[in-house]
Amino acid sequence: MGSSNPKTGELADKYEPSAIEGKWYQYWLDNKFFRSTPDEREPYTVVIPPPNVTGVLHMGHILNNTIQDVLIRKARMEGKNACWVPGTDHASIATEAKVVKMLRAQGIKKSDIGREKFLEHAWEWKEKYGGIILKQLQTLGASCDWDREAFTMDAERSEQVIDMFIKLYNDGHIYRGLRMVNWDPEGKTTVSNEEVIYKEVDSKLYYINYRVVGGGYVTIATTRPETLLGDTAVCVNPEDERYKDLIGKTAIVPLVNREVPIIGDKYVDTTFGTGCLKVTPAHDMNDYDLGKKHNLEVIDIFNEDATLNANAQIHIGKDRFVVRKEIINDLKKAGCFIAEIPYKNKVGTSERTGAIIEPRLSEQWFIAMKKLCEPALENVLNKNIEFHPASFENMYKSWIDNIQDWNISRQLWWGHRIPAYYLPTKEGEEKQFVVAKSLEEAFELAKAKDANIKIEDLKQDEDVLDTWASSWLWPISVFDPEELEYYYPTTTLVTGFDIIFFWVMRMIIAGYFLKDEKPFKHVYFTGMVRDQQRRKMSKSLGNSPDVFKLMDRYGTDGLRYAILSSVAAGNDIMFDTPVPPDGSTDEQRAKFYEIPKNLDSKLCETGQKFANKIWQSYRLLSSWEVDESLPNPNKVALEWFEAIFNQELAKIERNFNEFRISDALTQVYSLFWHNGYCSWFLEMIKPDYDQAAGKAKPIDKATYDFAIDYFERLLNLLHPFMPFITEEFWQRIKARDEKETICFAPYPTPGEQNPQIVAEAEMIFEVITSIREIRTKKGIKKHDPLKLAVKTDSPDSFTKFAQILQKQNMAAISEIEFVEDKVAGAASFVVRNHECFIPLEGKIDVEQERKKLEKELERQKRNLNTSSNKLKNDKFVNNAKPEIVNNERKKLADAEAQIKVLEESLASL
RNA sequence: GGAUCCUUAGCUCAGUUGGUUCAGAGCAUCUGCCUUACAAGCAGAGGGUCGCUGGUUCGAAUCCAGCAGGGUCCACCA
Repeated sequence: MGSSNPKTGELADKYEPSAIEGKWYQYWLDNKFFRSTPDEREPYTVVIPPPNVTGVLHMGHILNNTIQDVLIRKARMEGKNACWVPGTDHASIATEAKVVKMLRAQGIKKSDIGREKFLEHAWEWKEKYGGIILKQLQTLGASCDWDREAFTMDAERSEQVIDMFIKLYNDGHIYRGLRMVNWDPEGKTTVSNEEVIYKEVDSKLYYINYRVVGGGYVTIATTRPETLLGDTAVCVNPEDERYKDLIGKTAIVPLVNREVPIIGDKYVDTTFGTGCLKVTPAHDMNDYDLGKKHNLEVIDIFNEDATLNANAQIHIGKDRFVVRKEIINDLKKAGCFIAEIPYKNKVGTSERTGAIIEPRLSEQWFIAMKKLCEPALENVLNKNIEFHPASFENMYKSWIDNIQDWNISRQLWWGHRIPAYYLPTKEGEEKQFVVAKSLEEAFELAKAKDANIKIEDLKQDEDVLDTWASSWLWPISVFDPEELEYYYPTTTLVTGFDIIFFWVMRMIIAGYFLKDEKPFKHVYFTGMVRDQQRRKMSKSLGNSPDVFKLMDRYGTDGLRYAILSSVAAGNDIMFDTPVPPDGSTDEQRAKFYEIPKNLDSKLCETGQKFANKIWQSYRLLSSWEVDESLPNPNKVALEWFEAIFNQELAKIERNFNEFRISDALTQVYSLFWHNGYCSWFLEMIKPDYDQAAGKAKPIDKATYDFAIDYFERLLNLLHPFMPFITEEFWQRIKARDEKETICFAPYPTPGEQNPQIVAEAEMIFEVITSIREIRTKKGIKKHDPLKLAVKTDSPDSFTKFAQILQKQNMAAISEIEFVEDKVAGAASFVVRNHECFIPLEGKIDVEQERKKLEKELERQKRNLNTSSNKLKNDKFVNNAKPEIVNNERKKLADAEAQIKVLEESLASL
């Protein structure tokens, strides 16, 4: 089974991502390289944060999933059993809203077709659009185990969700109760506190007179005059001198003439409004609490669509905002209206429908959270679960400290139906119910309560569970019970910090409740992708770039490079995106994105150029002709590159361990290109051009093998970040078997460190740069041979690298001479303690040379000053660590030596 | 109101236990090169009092306090 390597023969002049990306992904898929089953290896498990089943890939997903892919690919190469589980979330309220909208477009009303028919349509929709996003993840290169694709509402998951509910209920963590909840009058469902978005609006504060029984008036202030129809008290602060005598009296609610008590409670802020508060326990959270405390009557005046019901007595059937206007007129007529003043306040709106939330008393299901949270908090604070960055622990703690019971019932159909079955009840009796997995089991339980009951008398609760009450099981529910033992707890969760409370915390709770074990060891929080105006990217703003256009233009590897090189854990990413003008049609938008001009853009381009650079360096390697009879003239270059590779690799590894992924990538990039392989190493070993033969001279075998070997190691190092191009060249660089892949190539591990050669090379590179600078300044051609004279105590470092200094593409030094004295009429520079001269026979600009030397002299004098001051300070010498003091002595000596050298040079000019 | 993070080059940001290679990177800018892998490139250059004010320390971009400005989360708002 599986296809063989789709190797390509011809090597194009330039890098064309589209020519390689698709074919390699198909090859990986065909051979099931991402398949994971339990074995004796250590597992590295990641579960995807399941995107909404009807979602479409956007920048946020790219960020999130690319990071997961990097972690999982690296683990796979390290020989771990890497398992990345993909899947989607049914997203109860969002999906139902979409289906309702679609049906409405067809002229179908949800209420007309009923639950079963509606769900048929919903599943149909899911089959059609669900999973598009997973296909899109494949174009990103995501190395998920696609045989494990899961959906929060498929059979296995659903069963576990229901089992969890029953277990929580039987353990006493779930209760049903009449509570003040957030009611969305448009969706006609409750929403959780987290789904309420507060928006600042311009509203008005109305002052209204209530008549006090026994004489006088009390003036209250309210932003919601329509709710006075449900008032059952007036409240003042008992310490308020103005009103405290009123406590115990009664007042008359205008228009409905209800006599209500005047109560005292410190809750009332004496400085706000008039210091008198009307109390409507049915329609305000705080009033509800006051009502409970003072045993007030609760009068609910709203229907489920926020029109007034019969309890309101007047304006029955009208909408709350219509009534607000009319009530004000009524009050004016009745002479109770005092004033209205402009006022800014925040109004809760539904995250999904945008409707203004109405606090409403209703029967709902709740999970008691306090107790369940205990292990969830403890195991984060004690680092049993590690947050990256750790600063999110604070936010997490404050969430848990302020946690309230979780309203888990939703008045929707798309979701997991609550497994509660009601027994028939007479009017006025409290409802009786049983909680069970099936109607049959419910019947058995119900018989205990009522021996005469018939199975058809049982009615299942109409509501479904909050989506998060299924996704909190995700790290558990995606595995079969026996596999769970192997894969759980998972290794790393990568997710946005915006759902730390919605999801992360709840998974931790569920993990400890069900398994008595954490769901994951590490949590890597990503920031939000924002546009240049720092706005979160969102569909409604239309400021998210078309990710497929980006992949087309820059290559998937290029886009991955861009996104990865700008992620620091938890930090937001600004992605410079051009935004089409407001009010653009979809067509105009599409056009706008057709040619992304400026899409951060620069970073994608850098990634694309990097890929091309790799391409070009392979072209160079592959053009070389090997002559096995040649000796190896590049021993120093090889020794150096091995050293720098090991040194940088150790740094990269450190960064990975701390989840500093962008730093790791930047280092790989730099090692491959500007500070390592391409810019220095390849230039050092590149054979000269043979004019007579019209081609490059042959290369010795040792050098060639080394170059190929380290090219391969670099590809391995880069593969987790840029999987496609690295596979392409990994396949080309050596003969591979049919089913081989870089996906399982060994991830490089740091070898022995050799700081000596690294330091020496650095010195030589400085010399080369200085010589190049002299060439640039004097207008001397690159290949014109120059002599180098050096006054130094350690000529070895120079002779060691002589061959490199001589190379035309390095410094083109024809001859190195070691001298005792200054060389007159030469351009000079100093590197460390080595004084270098380039004789230029009359090409010297004395004035320019003097300026340069003076500038350097000044700098060294400053250094001398700093060091000598430090060393004169006894406190420094006595207190600082010995190596710091020694180093300071060395710096002082260096500065002194250099000053001497520079002064002599100046004198000799 | 509570919490929390941030302020470093023109822009976007690193800077890990206070000390060496600490004042960095990329982009942008400037100069010179179409040199047989690569102009999607090569070789060079300039650019910052690390928000401000104090403090701790032998020593501060780094620790502490205050101030100014910005972000984010939470709560309240009758």
